[in-house]
Amino acid sequence: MTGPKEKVADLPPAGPALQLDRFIPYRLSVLTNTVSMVIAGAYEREFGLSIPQWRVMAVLARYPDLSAVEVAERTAMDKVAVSRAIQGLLDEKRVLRAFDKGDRRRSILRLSAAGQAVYTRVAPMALRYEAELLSALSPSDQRTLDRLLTRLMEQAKSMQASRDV
Amino acid sequence: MTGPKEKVADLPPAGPALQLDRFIPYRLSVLTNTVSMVIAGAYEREFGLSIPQWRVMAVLARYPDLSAVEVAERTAMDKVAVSRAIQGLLDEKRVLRAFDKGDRRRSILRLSAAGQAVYTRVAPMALRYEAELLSALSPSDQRTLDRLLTRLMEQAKSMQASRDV
DNA sequence: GGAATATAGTTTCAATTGTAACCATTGGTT
DNA sequence: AACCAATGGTTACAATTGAAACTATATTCC
Repeated sequence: MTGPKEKVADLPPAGPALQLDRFIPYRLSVLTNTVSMVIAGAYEREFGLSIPQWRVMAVLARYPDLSAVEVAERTAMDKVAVSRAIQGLLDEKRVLRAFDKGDRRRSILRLSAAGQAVYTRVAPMALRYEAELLSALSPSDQRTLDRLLTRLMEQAKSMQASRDV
Repeated sequence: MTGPKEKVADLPPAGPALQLDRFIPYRLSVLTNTVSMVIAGAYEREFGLSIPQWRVMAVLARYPDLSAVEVAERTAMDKVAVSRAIQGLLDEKRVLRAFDKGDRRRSILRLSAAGQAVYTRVAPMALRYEAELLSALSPSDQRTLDRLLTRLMEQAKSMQASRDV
């Protein structure tokens, strides 16, 4: 009797159970990359805009006169990425920068007229891409997606936080 | 009468309607980055493994004796990324490489015993991270997520295809 | 008032990644 | 057989990104 029926150390043979194309983090990554490439290509082609630059413009359109760190908070970018994006936008005169009178380290950023003009053209394009992506889902599934993303983001943040204690 | 009721060119004033933190591509990107950082940090810390290397190992564990291009197809990586990942895995002797007799360009890749040993430890860890992430969702929501990701991925691919006609 | 400490933002340098060019080999065509 | 296009894979170079160091200003606290 070579195969005892009760539990002994019959370890599974080096481990299926993990199939990459069923693995959620992998699928998220591939989906995000695909979507980003499509959209980034369009921004770049049409407006010479990188994704970081687009993000900065999007928050400044809605919240003028933020400082760079405030932009960083609202875009989930680190301050170096924000600094570089802003540098590019300043070069192209799409953003105006002043400095706070009371605290001369703080910058005060807003879209220039040219920046506004660009933004009014990029934003609808962005929304069209989003709509096209979501058109694969029913309205009800779209609401569900929204909810799931919120929950997953919360959970991911908590996993991150528990890591770097 | 300054505001005619019928349609004239009353364009919306430079465009809210887009709020970055409600924009699905942005949210996908932030979620993916957060998840990837948590997991990549663990792989690196515990096994000195990059995400591309982990992906290559995952497919070789399941499908031994693939060539590099076949690995690339199954990991959604381009062939340069695969080449580099394999180079690293060869250096650490976690992967063995032979060459096809009939076609001497084709490599034949498989995990070494050491590679298998690493894999049997990484895979459960990966699954634990996935489970922890998904634990924020009910089982029913988990199934829904699976379905939504599949649909969205299909749609994203079709958007990509229609771009580079 | 003057150290020490913290914050805003930029610069620098190294590591990662993407694109294109590049061998080597194979398959097809004449 | 000799050429030419296609394929597998690597190399080289440029662009992007990340981490740490740095400058300048502001704040704290003795």
